[in-house]
Amino acid sequence: MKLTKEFYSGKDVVKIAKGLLGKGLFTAINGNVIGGMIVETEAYSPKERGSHAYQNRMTNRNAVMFKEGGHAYVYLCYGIHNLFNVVTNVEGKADAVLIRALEPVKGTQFMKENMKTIHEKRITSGPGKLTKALGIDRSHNALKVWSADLWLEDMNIKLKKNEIVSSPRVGIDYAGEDALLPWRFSIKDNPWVSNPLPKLGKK
DNA sequence: TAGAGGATTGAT
DNA sequence: TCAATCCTCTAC
Repeated sequence: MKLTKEFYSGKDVVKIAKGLLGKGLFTAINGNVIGGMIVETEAYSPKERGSHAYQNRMTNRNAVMFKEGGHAYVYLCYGIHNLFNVVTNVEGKADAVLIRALEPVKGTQFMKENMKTIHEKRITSGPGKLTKALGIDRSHNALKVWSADLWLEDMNIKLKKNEIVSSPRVGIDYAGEDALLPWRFSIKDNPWVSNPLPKLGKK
C-alpha cells in the first residue's frame, strides 16, 4: 500500500525520518518496477545549517522543500550524483528526509545492470548510488511520492526501538555544531547501510 | 558574469 | 587521499 499525504504532514521531521525506515521506495522504469526497503535516512530542518533551507532561505533549487509534505526533492550533488529526499511537514515548512540506503527487493537484476556490478550489497548502499540504481534523476524533482512511476510504500514491517540506530549525519562538517545532531537513522546491523560504523570521531 | 564549493563515490 | 564534474549560489 502506498503511503499517503497524511504520513508526511505536520509531524516532526525526525519522527518521519525514523518512520521511513522499513518502508519501501520504488520506481517504474520502462515498465520495470524496481526498488527496495529503506534502511538509512537523515532528517533536515530549516533550523540547522546542514539543510539547504537553513533559516528558510528559498532558492530556485530548494523551492520544492517549501511545498507540502509528500513531494520528492531531487538535486545534483558534486556535479555527479542525484540525491533523493522526501519533503515533509506542511507548505511553508521546509523539512525533508534524505534517503541514504535501500535493501533491494524488486528489480535487483535491473539495478545491477544500472550499476554495472554484480555485487548486490553495493548497488544501493549510498544516497548517490540508490538513485542511479533506481533510475531517479532530476526529472523526478517535485513529483508526488505516490506517483505512478515513483512512490513510497508501507511494507508492513514493524521495527523495534532497539533496531533503530541514530548517529550524526554524514558529509556536512561545514554545518558546525549542527553536524553533531544525531539525525541519521539506520536499521541496526543491516548490511546495506551506507556506512555500517559511523565515524563518530571524524573531524 | 565569474568564481567557489558541495547532504558523494570509487580509484589510487 | 584525492580527483571527477557541473549545478547553484554569492558577490561584484
